Amino acid sequence: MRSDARANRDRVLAAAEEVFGEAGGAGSTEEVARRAGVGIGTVFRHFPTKQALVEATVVRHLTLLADTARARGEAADAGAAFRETFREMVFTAPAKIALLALLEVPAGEAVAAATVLREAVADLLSRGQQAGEVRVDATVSEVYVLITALANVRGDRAVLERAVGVVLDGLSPQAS
Amino acid sequence: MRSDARANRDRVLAAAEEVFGEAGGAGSTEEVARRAGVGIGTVFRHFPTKQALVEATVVRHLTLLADTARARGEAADAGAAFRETFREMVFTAPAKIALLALLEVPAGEAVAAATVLREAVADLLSRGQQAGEVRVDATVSEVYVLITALANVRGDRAVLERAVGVVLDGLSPQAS
DNA sequence: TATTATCCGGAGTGAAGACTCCGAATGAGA
DNA sequence: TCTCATTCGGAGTCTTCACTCCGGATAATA
Repeated sequence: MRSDARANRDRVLAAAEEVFGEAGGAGSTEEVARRAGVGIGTVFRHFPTKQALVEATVVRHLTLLADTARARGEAADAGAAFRETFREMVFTAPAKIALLALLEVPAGEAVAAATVLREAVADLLSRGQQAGEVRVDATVSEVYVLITALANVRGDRAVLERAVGVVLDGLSPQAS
Repeated sequence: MRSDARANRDRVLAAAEEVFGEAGGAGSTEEVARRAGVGIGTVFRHFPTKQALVEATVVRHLTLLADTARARGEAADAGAAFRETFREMVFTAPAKIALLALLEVPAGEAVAAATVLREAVADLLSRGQQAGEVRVDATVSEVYVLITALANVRGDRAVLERAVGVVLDGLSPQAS
């Protein structure tokens, strides 16, 4: 792979993360090309389809999240680790496109990345439960639903913050 | 207004509720026309713009929700009234398009309808708080955010049900 | 029934956007 | 430096979709 090719690929991916993070699936490939400072042809050589481009972006982001989640799993305070990861997934802007992988027909790599992340969350959840910091009747399914639901909210950050607080309270052992 | 005109208008509106309820803003006007058993021209005569059609649908639905919410406000058990309304707003399928009114530039009538509903929810909330069934530090803002966030979740009904349960627990007085 | 204002249907228009194609440019090895 | 396989750029194609237009149909009224 030629050096300029690799550089362009990276710039396209970064631009895609920006565009889809802002506009969701409605973002156009032309806009991605413009922000990457690249022709449309270049975008489509690296990613033969818009779907493929979106997927690559999602995979990159999910992998990143899974890594930090796993790293936090080693931490001492299991409850804090769980809550921090929850917050990060909700607030990290490009996470908002994670749903695209679910709404559209998800392809192989995206599914794999999503599974890895989900397992990391499951691990944090059960550690939190064992530490007595998370209610024991909660399953990964609803935790995941709550995360993705909140991740798609646009609007006042402060309000979202309070909403997350309410949900985390609902996940505490006292709430059950 | 001629009788056939009124009948067609109603059928279009019903079809729109279906289509947008399923596909969101991505639903096409042609599909609406087809399901209404009507030509495209007819759709556009009654609603000069797709935006107008979406709005009319949203207004109709918001108004309906506001009515039931207000009716429930009279009920004896303030806590139950609040929770029921919360659930209804999350689960009623076409509610899922309520966000369209927020994402797009919302016009006069839609804003009015949304405001009415929001006030009805605010009323139920404060009654619930006075009855000691809802935590007093919760404001309408985050309650609304939680509702719309959950309303946009697609997928397993049972999981969503449990997620709603967690959130309602988080809104109980014990959780604060 | 006759008249007509109103309404209907759907082919047609224009814009937007995903994707293709190929001549020009360029990185890397001889 | 020279050569050429690789990559780039962006004009052009094709499809989709919102929206228009008007000849034909139809409800309401006398």
